[in-house]
Amino acid sequence: MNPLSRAPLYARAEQDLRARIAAGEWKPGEALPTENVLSVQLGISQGTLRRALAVLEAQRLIERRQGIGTYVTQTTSERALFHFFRAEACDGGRVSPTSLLHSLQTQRADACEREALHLPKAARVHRLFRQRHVAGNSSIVERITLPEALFPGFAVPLGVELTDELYVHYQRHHGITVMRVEEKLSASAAPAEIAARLQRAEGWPVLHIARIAFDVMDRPVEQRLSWMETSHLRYAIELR
Amino acid sequence: MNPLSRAPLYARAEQDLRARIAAGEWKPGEALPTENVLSVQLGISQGTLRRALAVLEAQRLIERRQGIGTYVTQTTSERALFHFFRAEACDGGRVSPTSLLHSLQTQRADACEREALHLPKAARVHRLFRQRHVAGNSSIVERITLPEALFPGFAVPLGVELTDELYVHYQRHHGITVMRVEEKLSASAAPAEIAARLQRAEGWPVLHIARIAFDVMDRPVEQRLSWMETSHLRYAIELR
DNA sequence: GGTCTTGTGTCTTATACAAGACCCGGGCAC
DNA sequence: GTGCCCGGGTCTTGTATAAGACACAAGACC
Repeated sequence: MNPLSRAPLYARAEQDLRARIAAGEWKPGEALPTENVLSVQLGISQGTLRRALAVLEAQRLIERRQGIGTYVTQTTSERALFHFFRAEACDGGRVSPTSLLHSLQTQRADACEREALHLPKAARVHRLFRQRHVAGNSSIVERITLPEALFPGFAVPLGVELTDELYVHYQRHHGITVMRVEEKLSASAAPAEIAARLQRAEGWPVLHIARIAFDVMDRPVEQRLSWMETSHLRYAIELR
Repeated sequence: MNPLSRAPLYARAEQDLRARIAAGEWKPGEALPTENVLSVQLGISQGTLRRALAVLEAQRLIERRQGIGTYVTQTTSERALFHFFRAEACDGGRVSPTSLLHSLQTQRADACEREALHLPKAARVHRLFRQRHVAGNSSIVERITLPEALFPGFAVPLGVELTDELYVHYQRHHGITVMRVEEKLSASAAPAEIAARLQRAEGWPVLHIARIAFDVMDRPVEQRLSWMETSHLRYAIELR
């Protein structure tokens, strides 16, 4: 028997709604039906529905506003920046990084990428190289890998300042919403190419970050390798 | 008027219970009264109480087991280790660090410590120096600072392997439960003394971690500076 | 060793009222 | 007549209560 058919009603309702949102039945920014309509549609009481909605709201998949309605959360640059971008100034102040994409390739995925993104042997990926400046310093160099299957015809303007965060672009143009990311950090001596882009000597200590991003249905959708120069930045995190 | 007296009942109940747990009315490992008793005592319905308890459970301050009761969470080495200790092997496997405390001083806090721990000018602190080995490698060096006011007569055995995590010790002997920590990470070149303890050359890139730990009432209770050698370890984190 | 009873938290439903937001129409000033 | 404000009505979610069926665990009892 399906494990979900034994689960409590509210959990099944939650999964049902999550899947329908992921499938695009209600797009980011759009409103869900009202509690009354939804509860009748799902054949559950309003209270049970509210419990399911509370979970989705806690995960920031939906937003509810009294008197207005329930909306599918739209990825904003603010959220992408302040939630998934953990760099801050040494004094704890917020920073506004710039974002310059300087090349985009589409090639066969290497073994590392296939493992991170659960891709089959012959899969192709887009590789995006980016450089970020913070307060005038070249501070972060990144290689971003996206499965071609999930991002068909992926295109971004190269060589110009990016106004929106990439995650906003993923959602708007490819229907992919990043819900969580896993990161693995280490300190390493900057290899020559990275060091040059960070305007440091080869071997300079840099923070290396390997990220995997997951979507609403918890599928890996992006791999991102970053090298961060921490003379003027910190990577700040809270564990609770 | 107190901002809490305008807050919803369930929020006030939650704060009330949190404060009573922090005050030691129910100690870690002990059971709270049953829902029936508590709801009558607080003058609220069972449903409203359940909502308050759900929040405390989500924050891991209490644990509820059907048919058994509601218990104040006891800090375990497992939790301290797998929740607040983010190091893992390069292949993603768990690691079991050893812990060797090699000195303990009690002195006036320096400016940095006073700021991190919100201490007055003349405050005194305990400083604890520790070295951790992982799989035979000397991998982490730490300086841990505790306000003397919160940890009177702090004592731990020096020079021997520590069986329990420090946070278990804080809770058991000083009634202080660490609920969350803030960490700031950077890559830096190891200074001579640190490098020696990590058995690396001076200037070797290490991961520097500045942690502040907060208790149940969100007061800062510990500052911890760590230097981690990431040849065999990663710092792994999830953002959601 | 089984079975029953009791006490516990869990799930689901139903109801009521409160509060926020919006719409629309009446009535007033100009 | 036109423009504007105000108030009421209505729809939305938020808060609070109550009650019953259920699931799980422990202890008493046979």
